[in-house]
Formats: sequence, structure tokens, C-alpha cells
Amino acid sequence: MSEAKAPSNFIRQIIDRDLAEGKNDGRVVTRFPPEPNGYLHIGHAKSICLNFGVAESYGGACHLRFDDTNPEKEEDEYIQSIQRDVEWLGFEWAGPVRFASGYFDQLHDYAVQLIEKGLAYVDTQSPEKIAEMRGNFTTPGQDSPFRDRSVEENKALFAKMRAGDFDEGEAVLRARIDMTSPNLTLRDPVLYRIRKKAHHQTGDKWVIYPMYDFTHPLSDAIEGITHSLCTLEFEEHRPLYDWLIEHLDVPAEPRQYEFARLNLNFTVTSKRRLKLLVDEGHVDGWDDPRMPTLSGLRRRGYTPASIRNFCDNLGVSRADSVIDMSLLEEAVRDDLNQNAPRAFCVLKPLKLVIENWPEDQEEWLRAPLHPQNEAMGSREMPLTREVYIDREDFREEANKKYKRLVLGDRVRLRYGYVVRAESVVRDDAGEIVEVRCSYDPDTLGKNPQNDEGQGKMRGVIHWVSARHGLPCRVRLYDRLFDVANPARVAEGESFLDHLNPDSLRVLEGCVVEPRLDGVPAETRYQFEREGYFCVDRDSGADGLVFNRTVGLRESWPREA
RNA sequence: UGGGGUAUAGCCAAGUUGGUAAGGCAGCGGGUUUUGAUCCCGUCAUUCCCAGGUUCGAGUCCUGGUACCCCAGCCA
Repeated sequence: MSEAKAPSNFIRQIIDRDLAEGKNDGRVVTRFPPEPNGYLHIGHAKSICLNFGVAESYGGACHLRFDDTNPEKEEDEYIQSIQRDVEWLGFEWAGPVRFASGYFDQLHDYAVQLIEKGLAYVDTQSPEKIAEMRGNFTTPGQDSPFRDRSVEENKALFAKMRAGDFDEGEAVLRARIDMTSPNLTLRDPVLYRIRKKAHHQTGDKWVIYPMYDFTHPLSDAIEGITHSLCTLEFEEHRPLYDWLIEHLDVPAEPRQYEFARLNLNFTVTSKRRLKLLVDEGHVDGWDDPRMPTLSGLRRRGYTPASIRNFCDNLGVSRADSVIDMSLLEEAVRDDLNQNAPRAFCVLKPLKLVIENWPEDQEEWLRAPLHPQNEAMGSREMPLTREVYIDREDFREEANKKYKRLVLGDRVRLRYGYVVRAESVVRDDAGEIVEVRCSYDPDTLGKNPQNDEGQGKMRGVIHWVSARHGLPCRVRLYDRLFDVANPARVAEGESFLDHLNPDSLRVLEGCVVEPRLDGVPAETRYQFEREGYFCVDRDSGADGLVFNRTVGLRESWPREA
């Protein structure tokens, strides 16, 4: 399931065909063009894997380019986080980090070129009037009264726009295409608008900023992009993309191709909604482990490889789809199962006293770090008279399907001895606070030879020495929403109404094996029989904090 | 409502000139197991949104429907 060969998809077929026809001198150049107005999420990962993956497998190049044409929404914090996330995923962009804002001079020249060709004009109607004149699905638009200004007048007006002589909203530069087109983006689209706001890259150099539709194709051309891959909603923008490439004297002829974006159920992947979750404090920040952001997944314990495999296994098509969250979870299990060292951690401690074990005796038992991979080595764990086991691993009575410790029956302490539960100790409230047991000294690495039920134990449970165990805190995460499609809720409801109140459960007083003392944040383990966990950066002097990435697969009869 | 798209299993998805439905995940059955995990084996679409048509033969071609998605920012 891991290193699947790049599967056939329509993008690769287009590239194969282009290569066969000798287009672009055999070059394949793609780009990942995020707008720095939020953190990257799992949906971006699909685009990143596609763009970088395609470039890589064709010996081409992939650029990282910030599509930063709107100073109102963008911030440097996002520029930093996006680069960090792309690097974390393990991709290397070709050349420097690029910015659409780095092309503002050239873009301005292209705009003047359009004006000179009579293909663009300055419209001084109000924004409301422009919207009104655009018409709608059924009504064709009407020409602006300023549509036929002379080239000279347009040049002068555009220069005034640039000089700051107009206020925001007083003038825009529009392409002169067709106000009656059934494709609304062709009804004289706005190319430049006035924004008197400092830009994070260009400072106060500009007061006019190019629109995405104008900037993107030309940036692609400037960079020599051959295949400009974007999501489906840009499809009706393609005629404009092509129109600009056709009517301007550009150094290359990039082509745009659209694919379906990734949708995951039980979460949201729109920057607007993610930002709201952060801003209103429903989560702990962009990197809250419940967030589908790359930084959230990272903090949750996801590995770059697991996310890349997940994306590669999805395929690329033009059909709208919703991927099941369980596929993402399966991808990280697959990776961590192979690569995460094992450890013991008791989540809900219950004291087990081995009555025939001498008070001060401690025996260090060797256990592999990975049962199927000896190369990972082993560790030692101290067994003492008092150990902790999980409350859920003991019952006073149970049927045969319950493969754990039952009063009067035996179970194996994993990598240790077989014990038999003899009695329980209760507190005043009648709650069991301790289980008393006996152990069979002749069962280390072998089954009991001599008595009832030869061979197999009822089960195997994990444990941690009460004297040596490290107290820790464990955070159990569940899906953030309790409906499959939070973005689509009933009239009058908000997606926030469907936040899962139990998406985070914090377990205090857990006990982990001593060897994990001081391990750094982001170290990942499989806590045997529990799941995959990751050390959180909140760990410190007062103990380790673990985030549960995902549980182990569970398939046992619920009637047990 | 005009335009642009998309329909193949529970979820993705391949299917290139029409030649008899890949693969993954999930499910189900079994085996191994000192993790109820992993691993292994087997099984899982007489049918491709629907209805007609062409053809010896249609997921692929034709005709007519249906459902869903996107577009009316000086956002990207």
C-alpha cells in the first residue's frame, strides 16, 4: 500500500501526450500557489502532492509561489507557516520562494499593453453600478458608459489610479471582452482595483493591486509554468486565462487544468471556517490536533509520509467526492505500525499487587521495541511487586470472550509472567482500588507447563511498575464535528452547532514506562494495545503530555 | 433561470482504437500471533445514473432524460 507506482490519472495523461508531441521542449513545470491568508490544510496537501509529485516524476520543477495580490487578507505569519508546512511534508521547491507581488511591475506593464491594444479600460462607475450592469445568469450584462474611452484617456486614468489620485472604489481597470457572455467571468472582468493599504512584501509602493484572474496566468507565463493545476471552481476562469495569454506578449504559454478538490467528512476545510474556529476559540489555535491543518495533523502525530501516501492513494479526477476520515487514519496507522517504537502506557491505572513477589525485588525484563522488526532493538522494563494495569483490563467476572484479567483466572503480563487474580480490595465506596494476584515464576517466555488449561492464556495485558512509572497526561481526540458534512447544515444552523463536545478528553494520572523520561516533542510511539501517541510540546517539568494520534484498529465482539 | 462540469461497489478510482468491469480503503470468512494490533489466505459489481438505439459485441458510440457540483467579489 505504501510505494504505489504513480497511478494513471488524467493530468499525467495530458502531460504524457504533451511530451509525446514535443510541447514545451519537454519541460514540465508546475507550481503550488497558496494565498497567504491562512494555514495549509489537508486539502492543500492533495494539491501539493500532485504538483510536486508530478514535477518530480517527470524530472521537472515545481515552484512555490505566494498568490499575494490582496493586502487586506494576507499576513507574514501565514507565509512562514506555509513554507514550514511544505518543507515538513518533504518537498523542495525549485529556485527561490516566489511571490506574485514580485511581478507587480511586469503585471502593470502588461496592463498598459492591454490598454494600448484597446483591450482594457478604466471604469469609473461605482462598485454597485458595476455589479448591476454585469447582469446575472439569465440577463446579459450591459456595456459600461466608459467602455469606449480612448487609449490615451485610459492610460492617463490608469496612471492616476496608480498615483493614488482616486480613492478606493472610484475606479478599476477592466478587460474589454464581452458583457453578454454567458460566462460571467468574461463580462469585462476587473483587472486592477485600488487598495490603499501597505502590502506585506511591497510596502506602500502600490495602491493598485491586480486581481487573481489577471495575475495568475501572467505569473505562470513569467515563470515558464507548463501545467497550471488548480481546482474545479476555476474552470470558468480558464477562457480568461487563455484570453490573457493569447492577447499579451508573454514568454510562455502555460495551460490550466482543473481537478476536484479534496473533501473529508466530519471536518471542514475552508479557510473561512477554520479561521472562525481559531478566532472564536473553539479550538486551541491553527495547530490544535483536532484541526485538519497540516500543523494540526503534525501536532496530532501524523507523519509526512502518511499524508503523502494518503494523497497518492486518493487518485486525481474531476468528480466531486468526499473521502472518509478513516482513510486518513488508516494511512497514519500504516506508517506508524511499521515505524513507531512500542511502549507501555497505562491510561486508567488500577493497582495490581503480586502477593508472592518479594517487596524489594525488581526484575528488568527485556522487550522488543518492535515485535516484527528486531533491527529496532529492545528496551528493558522493571517489574516490581506493585504494578499498574488498566482498569478496563480487569473484571470480577466475564465470559470467555473477554481476553483480559478476571478474578480467579490468569492472564499474562506482556513480556513478563503469568498472574492469577486472587482477590480485590475496595475503598469505602465499594470501588475496587487494588487487585491482588499471584504469579507463576516458571512462565517467563513460556506457557505454564503443569496445570489446567495448558498453553494459551486468556489474554495478554500491558503494565507499568508502580515504583518506576512516570506520571503523564494523555489527550484523546475524536472527530471535531458530529455530522458528516458540517458545512452543509439545516437552514438557520451554523456548522458551529455541530461541534463534537467530546472531541477532546484529557486523561490525568496516566503512567508510562520509565524509559520515556524526557523524550522530545513529536516523538511517536505505539502504546501497545492502545494506539499511536505523540509527545506534545506542552510536556515539561511537570510531566509528559501525549496526544493520541489514532487508536489501534479494534475488532472484537462487543458482547464480551 | 443562462453557462460550465460530474455520474463505475459502502468510500475513492482505473478503464486510451467498442472485445466481455484493475487497484486501494471498508466489509465478510479463515489462518498465524505474548498487542482483541500487525501479517497471511480467501471472498466482495452478470454490471457501469436511467431509458431507448446502433453493433456479432457497448462502461466506452448515438438519442432523450435524471441527479448532483460550480459561476452573478473591486476574494483567491
